[in-house]
Amino acid sequence: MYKLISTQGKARRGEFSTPHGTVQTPVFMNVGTQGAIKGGVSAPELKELGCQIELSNTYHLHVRPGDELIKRRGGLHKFINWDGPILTDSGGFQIFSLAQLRKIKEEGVNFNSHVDGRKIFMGPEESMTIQSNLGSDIAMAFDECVEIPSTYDYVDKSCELTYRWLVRCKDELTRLNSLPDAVNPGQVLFGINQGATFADLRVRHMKQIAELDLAGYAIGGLAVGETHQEMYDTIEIVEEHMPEDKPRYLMGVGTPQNIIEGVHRGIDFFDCVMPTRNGRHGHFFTWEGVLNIHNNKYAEDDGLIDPKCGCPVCRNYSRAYVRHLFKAGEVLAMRFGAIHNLYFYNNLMLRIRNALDDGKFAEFRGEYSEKLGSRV
RNA sequence: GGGGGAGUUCCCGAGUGGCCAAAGGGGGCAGACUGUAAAUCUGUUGUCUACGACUUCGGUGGUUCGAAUCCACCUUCCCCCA
Repeated sequence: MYKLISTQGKARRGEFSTPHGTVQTPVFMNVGTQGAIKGGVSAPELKELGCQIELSNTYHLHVRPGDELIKRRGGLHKFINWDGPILTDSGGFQIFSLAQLRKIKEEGVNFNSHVDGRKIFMGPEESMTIQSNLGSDIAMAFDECVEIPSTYDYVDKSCELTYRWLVRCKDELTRLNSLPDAVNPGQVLFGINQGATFADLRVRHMKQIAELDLAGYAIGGLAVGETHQEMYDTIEIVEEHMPEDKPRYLMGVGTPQNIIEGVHRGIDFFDCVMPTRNGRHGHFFTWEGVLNIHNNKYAEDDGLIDPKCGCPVCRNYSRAYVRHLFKAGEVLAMRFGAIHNLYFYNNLMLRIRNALDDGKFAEFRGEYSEKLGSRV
């Protein structure tokens, strides 16, 4: 499934095949939590923005409209009109982000729905059932994404629980996808490493889950409040123990700089809400750094958001106009923000892959890692 | 012509003797956002030589230790009656 094409230092150029096509890595997965990119970008439009693989969320689609409803419509691909690969996140992140609305037990987690407050139980089996019903190409293990900082003792026990859950996930998904009515029998499971910033727990957990011989491995629980250095250190520590022949996915990360640094440390998959969320809020990622289009200095700026960008926004509209759209609260403003930033992220990954193919990733990193994090 | 009501900081609008440089919105300016409860949230928005000082509440003059708040006149606007 995963094919390593070349390496440069720790950085890896590869490809990952799924029932809905092959993904060139390193890759950024475009986040459509509820089966839609926030900001108003349709699935077919994603292709024009260079998107190879989309991400959706188990918990959110279970709450609304319901995974069985989606299964009855032929699965998520058909439902959202996207024929490329889809990865579904397991609901593990919601254990973290909906902390006020849940209670964790050995069997699983009780949530109060953020929509109407009703009780929802989700454990490894439920998460796998939902993801199987959705028919995504990559299902993520149901894990506990722990808060940073947490005590060593808490993280220790949490890692053990996440491991026990992972074993249950693997068994259940194997069973479900062998059933005759499985939406996507070729669906695979990625395990998730946890351990906060405790090196020994990270390593112990990674070694445990590596033995389960899953299709891919993710590093979870990062970019939740620790410093960038702690995040990079943790990646380096875990990466040592990740199977070379399996893709590595750094969950929820991150800024363009984080991504370049992640690739440098051996990561293949990324996803993040940042391009869409920040885009909706008027923050545009450009090849010169981050630009806040709200700023007064762009009021009469006839230039393009990013002259070096080939996206539909940068090919056609001035900064002055885009700023006006944001000031006026037009829906088009958010759409432009999402379109530009997703194009930027996908283009960033393309350029990273090209640099790897040309053996020039180190130069690319040297030129852009700092720069992309600066302010225009 | 008669009667009534109102003029507050960029705008709307609260405030009716000291706790008022003046609530709350809006707008402006700036910031945050990392497996999306986020078209959200936060800060700031009279001036200055800035833990203090100064100038503001239509205008002028007064009452008072003290006024955006009370009084007089002026002025502008709105409503009703003729």
